[in-house]
Amino acid sequence: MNSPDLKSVCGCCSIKELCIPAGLAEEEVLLLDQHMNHRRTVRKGDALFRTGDAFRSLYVVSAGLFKTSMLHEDGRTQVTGFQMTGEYLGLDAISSGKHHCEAVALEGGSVCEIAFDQLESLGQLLPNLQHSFHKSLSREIVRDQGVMLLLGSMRAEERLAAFLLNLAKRSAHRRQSDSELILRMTREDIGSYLGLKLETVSRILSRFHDQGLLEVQGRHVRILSSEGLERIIRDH
Amino acid sequence: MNSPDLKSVCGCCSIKELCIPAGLAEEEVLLLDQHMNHRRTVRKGDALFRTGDAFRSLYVVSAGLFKTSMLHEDGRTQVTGFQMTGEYLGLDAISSGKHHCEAVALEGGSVCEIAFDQLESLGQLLPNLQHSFHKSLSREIVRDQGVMLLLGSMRAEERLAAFLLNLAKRSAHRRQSDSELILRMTREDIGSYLGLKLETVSRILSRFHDQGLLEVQGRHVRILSSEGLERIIRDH
DNA sequence: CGATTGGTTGAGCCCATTCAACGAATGTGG
DNA sequence: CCACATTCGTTGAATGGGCTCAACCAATCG
Repeated sequence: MNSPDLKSVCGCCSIKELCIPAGLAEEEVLLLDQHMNHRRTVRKGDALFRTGDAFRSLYVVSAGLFKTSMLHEDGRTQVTGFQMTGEYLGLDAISSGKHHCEAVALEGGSVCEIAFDQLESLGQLLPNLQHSFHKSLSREIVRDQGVMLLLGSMRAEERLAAFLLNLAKRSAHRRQSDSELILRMTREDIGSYLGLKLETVSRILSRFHDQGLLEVQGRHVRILSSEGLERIIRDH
Repeated sequence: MNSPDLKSVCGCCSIKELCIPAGLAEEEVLLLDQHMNHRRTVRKGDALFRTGDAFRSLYVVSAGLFKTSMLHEDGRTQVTGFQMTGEYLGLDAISSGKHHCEAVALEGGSVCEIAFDQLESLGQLLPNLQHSFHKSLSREIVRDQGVMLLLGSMRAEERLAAFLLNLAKRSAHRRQSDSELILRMTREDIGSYLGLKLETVSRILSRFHDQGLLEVQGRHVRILSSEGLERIIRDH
């Protein structure tokens, strides 16, 4: 499970402040470490789990970008999120013991895995870990409800503006540029996430480009005016 | 906090199988009991908490029906859920220590309150409680993602059909009729939750009535053909 | 009683979709 | 290496579903 030659993998991890170890004491991280399966690499297109799979483990993205999609009985499918480094995958599966969505890598990367029963046992020993896990679950609820607001009350332009600003903010938080974005997902993925058709996504990106808000070249997007994007959201 | 004259309130509660005590041993329920503030009554229109309030406690509906709404900075507002007996209120606030939505009673009722720090401490003592709490959080995530699917990929008729079937299912689970519904919320609340305008909600209820799927008289709705409603969802 | 709130229905409009054509990039097998 | 298929993205024209605006009714309340 753990690499015996390394005292602590999590303790040396470059994203530890974004990830489960955030806020834990050094000796707590050491203990956590022993229960983690570290940095399993995934290639673009790989599925970490699929809808209906039995739930055993949670994953945290350590590198790369993932998307999660729900499949409804009747063929309908909806992208429910794009996960960057430090974000959990599989939280929805705790409720019923099976996964309600599938998680697919949008680029090569890696994940850290922890068996959920072990995480719960560790939580009994480490109140800090328990609390930060609760915050992560709650943060996912807030995020999902934010998307509900977006889907329920915003028009297409506003949705896309909010999406781009959100990506930029999360990139910046990970010490990447907050204006230079590389959309690793297709227009269809974006549309599915935002409740729009891919043509609409494409059209609105072009419109933003024409308005001088963005530079768009395929999947390379540079935000020229985040104020302009924010104004679109504010002005309904 | 607790009523000293009662050995166990939760243990005698009529909805204990729907609520926090579900799956706990008798002595665990006794311990839980001592940390709960039981059955605070609320009147129609009362707010349990409002957006921005400091987070101290979680609530569980013990009687009545609540709605939660998010308020966006720019006046936009969105109903994020309707909570029936046994369902938590306030889970979104764990993430940041303040409430991201407001919870308002749609009819007279009552809630049980538990200070969150005490719930976490109890969780350290009672792994069963810890686990069932995790399942509740995860269930809320699944629910929210289900609404994302609804808002992102269903048309107005399908949304309303899904909404009515969901209400009916949850009512039946609480030993109420699964065909006789009383909509305690306004058409505007329903519309906000489903990403529709109130006129659209009204029109579609009338359409369902004309099609013989429902009997509609104001807020009293009788489902005449749940198969018909399911077919609407299935036939896109 | 008038005022207010909640609900229904109609007419016209607009935003996003549908349908379609086309171009660019990538990959594959001969 | 090229021919070809496939995937992804862009853009145009026409359509339609839900919205906007508006009028009206019913129930409730001070």
